[in-house]
Amino acid sequence: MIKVVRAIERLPKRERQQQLARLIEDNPFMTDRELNRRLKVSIQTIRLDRLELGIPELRERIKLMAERSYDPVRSLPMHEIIGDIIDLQLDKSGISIFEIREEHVFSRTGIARGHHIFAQANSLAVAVIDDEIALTASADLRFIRSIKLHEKCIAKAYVRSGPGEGSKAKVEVITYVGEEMVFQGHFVVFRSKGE
Amino acid sequence: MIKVVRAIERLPKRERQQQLARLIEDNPFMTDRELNRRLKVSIQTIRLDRLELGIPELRERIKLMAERSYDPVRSLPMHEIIGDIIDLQLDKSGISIFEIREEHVFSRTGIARGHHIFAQANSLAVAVIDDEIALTASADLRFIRSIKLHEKCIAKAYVRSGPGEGSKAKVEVITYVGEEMVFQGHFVVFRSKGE
DNA sequence: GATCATATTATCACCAGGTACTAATCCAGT
DNA sequence: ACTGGATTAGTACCTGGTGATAATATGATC
Repeated sequence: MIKVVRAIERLPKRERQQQLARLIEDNPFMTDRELNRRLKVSIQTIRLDRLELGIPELRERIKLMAERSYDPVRSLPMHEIIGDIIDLQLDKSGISIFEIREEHVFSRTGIARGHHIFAQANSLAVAVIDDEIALTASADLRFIRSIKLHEKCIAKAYVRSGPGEGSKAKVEVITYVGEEMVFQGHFVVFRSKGE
Repeated sequence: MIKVVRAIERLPKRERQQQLARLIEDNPFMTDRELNRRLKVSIQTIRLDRLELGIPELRERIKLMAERSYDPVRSLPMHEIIGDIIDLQLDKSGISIFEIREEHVFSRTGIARGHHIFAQANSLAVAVIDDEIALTASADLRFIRSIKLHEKCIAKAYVRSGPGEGSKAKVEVITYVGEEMVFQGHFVVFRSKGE
């Protein structure tokens, strides 16, 4: 039950802790010593602040980063289909939704990396083919405009050639953000019927 | 001169150092303590070995990983590049290696999903462009043959148009498994010149 | 002004995971 | 028997902390 006295004009502690959090946020490699010089408080105060804010020490921070970037599974969450398929009419059409999150963008610009957009479209193009095995044979892509953090990509796939037409299917995928077309891809997908 | 005798019980130095390097390679988070127990030599020997092999201490290794995944300065944010870039001549060419693992294949067939192959090529195509921001504008892909579990994909990128030619660069990426060409992509990459 | 709570600073002991250096020991080959 | 590389041992020291305890500062409240 810690009560904060509100009569004070400047709340050095709160404010300082915010600054501290921000400093560490955008340079996680700062030692407490650097932070204490930066914020003009003793190193002990820095440590108390970290404790209160639940910010681990330098080495732990670094280790966490390293582990995240190392993690062989997380490196691209592409095990399965990228995006949530919300409609699928085999050999006809399909729709999937994929929201751009932090891990999909260039951190400096907030623009989605092309391969995630491709991955959604490719996953859908393969999924829409009603066959035992479906593999992308070739593709022709146009990234119409850059896609940014938190945008929801809606990919629509249309099969342009039926199942009777041999071992190849043509699938067109168009990805929208809202009304806007942001990506277009023409896929040729190999299919190997039954056995 | 010195004759090579191979009647020794313990592993020769050379071999142990290879093992050491391999152990650290595939688990960089190992302390010297763990390594000495693993290799059955004293911790001092481990340290001498690391010294000779030029392998930094645990904390340095971790820090390097974190920095690589963080790096706010460089024009290529490596932290989600697919494949290991082993050679890079900006605006000219680049080579990356990517090994197909369990998580990259269709589990039923052991064949790599197309978007991983694309991701490697796309990452390389973007990385090879020496610019503040580089984004894929369009691409034309051919998946020449299916790529299977554990195959090592070597992608080679060649920039086909120089930096003086406006805001678009053409990059050709060819991916090989051994001598065999397995994928080819023509990328058009937008570049937004720094200044 | 005296008192109380909170905030801040100061010390001290300790820890992991090392480096750097010196010295001892093993072990084989000539 | 002596030599030299490889190995092991031991010590001092380093960074960047944790954890506990105590002293001091700064107000707010009675």
